[in-house]
Amino acid sequence: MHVVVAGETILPVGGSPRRPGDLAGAVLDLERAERPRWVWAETGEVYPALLGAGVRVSRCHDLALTESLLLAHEGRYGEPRSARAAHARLHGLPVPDDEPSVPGTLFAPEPLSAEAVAEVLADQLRRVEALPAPGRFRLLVAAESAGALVAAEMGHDGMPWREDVHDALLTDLLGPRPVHGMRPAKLQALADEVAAAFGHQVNPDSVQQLVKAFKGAGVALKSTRSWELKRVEHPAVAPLLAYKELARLYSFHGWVWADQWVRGGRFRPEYVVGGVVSGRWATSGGGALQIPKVMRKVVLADPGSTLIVADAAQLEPRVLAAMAGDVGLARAAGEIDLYSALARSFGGQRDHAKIAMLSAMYGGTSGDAPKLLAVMRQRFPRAYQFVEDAAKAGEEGRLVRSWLGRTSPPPSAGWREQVSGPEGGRAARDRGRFTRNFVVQATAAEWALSLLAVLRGLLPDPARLVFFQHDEVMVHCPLDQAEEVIAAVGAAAAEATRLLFGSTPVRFPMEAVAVDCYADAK
DNA sequence: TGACCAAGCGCC
DNA sequence: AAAGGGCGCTTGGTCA
Repeated sequence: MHVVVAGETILPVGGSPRRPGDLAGAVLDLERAERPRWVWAETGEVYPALLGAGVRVSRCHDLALTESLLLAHEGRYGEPRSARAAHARLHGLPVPDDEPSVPGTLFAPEPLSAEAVAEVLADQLRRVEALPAPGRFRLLVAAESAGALVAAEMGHDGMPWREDVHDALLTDLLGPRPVHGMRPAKLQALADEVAAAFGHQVNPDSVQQLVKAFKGAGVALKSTRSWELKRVEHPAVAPLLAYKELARLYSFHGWVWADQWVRGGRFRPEYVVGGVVSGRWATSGGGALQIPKVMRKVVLADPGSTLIVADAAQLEPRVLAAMAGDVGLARAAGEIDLYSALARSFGGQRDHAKIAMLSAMYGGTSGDAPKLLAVMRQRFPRAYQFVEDAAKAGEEGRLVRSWLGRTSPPPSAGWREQVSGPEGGRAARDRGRFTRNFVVQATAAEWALSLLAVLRGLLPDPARLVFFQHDEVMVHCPLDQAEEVIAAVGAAAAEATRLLFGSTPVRFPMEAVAVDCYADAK
C-alpha cells in the first residue's frame, strides 16, 4: 500500500485525500495500523519534521531519488530530477531546473499536490516495470529510499561526540584554542621553525611561497605534496610536514568545526544519499566521511551504552566474484580472508593476489600489475572479462550499469572531442578506468545500502544507527542490547547478500564489535 | 568584493 | 605498505 504525504495532505493511493490537524500523529497511526510505503517528493522535505515529532516510518518511496535513477537508466542523465520536474514532463509543461541544495533558498514554491505526487509515482512504477530487470531495479529504488530515511535519522540522532575529549585532544596537539585570527601555539612554533630554516618569513599554507623558498635554497620542487617533500634533504622539511598535518586538523576538524557541527554531545552531519555517481553517499557539510582516524577517540558511547562497529571485509572483490559468476574467485571469496585464499594462484604471495585484484578493479598498470593481471586473466577468466568489458564500454563512450541497474554518467561533449584529438587515447583510457571501477564500486554501494536498510529494520528500540561510511556501520545502543545488535548485523549482511545475489557461494563477512570508543574498533 | 580554480590531503 | 577510482573541504591566489 502506498500513501502520499505532500504538504499537510495525506493521500492513500486509490483513496481520498485528507488534511489531518496533526500530520505527524496521523502518519504514526497509519504506520502502526498498515505499515504503508510512504511516498513523498523528497525525504528531506518531509521526514525531518516527522522525526522532530518523534515519528519514524519503516518504508518510503522517494520520488526525486527514484527519478534520478530512472533518468540515468533511460539515457537522460542530468535532466532535472525533482518531483516537480517529473510532473511537468508528464504534462508537457516547462520543466523547472533542480534547485541547488542551498540552505535558505530564495524560492520556496508551493509543495507539489498530493495528487501530482501520486501521478509521478504511478509513472515511475510504470517505467520501472518497463526496464529489462524490474525486480532488481525495484530493490535499488527501495534501498535508495531506505537510505534516505537512514540519512535523515542519522542527521537527527547524531553520532556521539565528546566535545570535552575533542577539546583536550586539540589542546594536546595544537596548544590551547587561540583567539581569532591567531595560529595555535604549536602551529606557530612549527611555522617559525620553517621560517628559521629558510632564514626568512614564509607562509607554510602558501604553495607559491614554499616553492619559491625551496628554489632559493637550491631545491627544485614540482609540488609541495608531502610524499615529494619527504624525498628532500632540507631542515625546513620536518617542521613543514608536521605543520601540514596539524594545520589540516586545526582547520578541518578544529574548534570552529565543532562549534558548527557538534551540539549536545552529538555530531550531526548532512548526508547526501546518492551524492556520488556510483551511489555512495556524500556529505554537504561536516565532512562526516573524512573524519581523520586520530579523531576516532573522540567518539565515545554514552554511559550505559556501547558502540557496535562493523565493516565489510574486502567488499569489492567479493562483489566482483558474485557479479561475474567466476567459480574460482567465488570459491576464494567463500573464505574470510579472500586474499590468502587467492594467494596460491599467485605463487603463494598474499600481496601479489591483492595487487592483482586491485589492478583488475581499478585499472592499475604500474609495478608488477601487468604480470599479475596475466595470472588473473588465466586463473579467473570470467572475473577478468567482466571488468575488461566494463572498461571497453567506457573507452567506447558507452554506459555501464551496476548489478541493480544504477547507470554511469554518459561521456561529456568535451570528452568526445578529446577522444578524437591527439590525446584521445589518454582520455579513453581514463574513462575506461572509471567505468571499470564503476560497476564494482556501485554494486558494492548497493550491497552496503541493502545491508543498512535491513539492519535498520532489525534494530531493537532504542538502538540507533549513528554512522555509515561506504562499507562500515555504527550503532549506538544500551549495553544489554550489544549481543542482539551484533547478531542483527550478521543477519543483515546475509540478507543483503541474498537480496542481491540469491544463493551464491560468495561470503560477505561483516564482523561487528562492541566498543566504548570508536578508536578501539580496529 | 565575490566567484572561481588549483593544490593538497583526509576518508572509503 | 602501497598501488585505483571516488568524494569534501580549506586555503591561497587570480580575475572581473
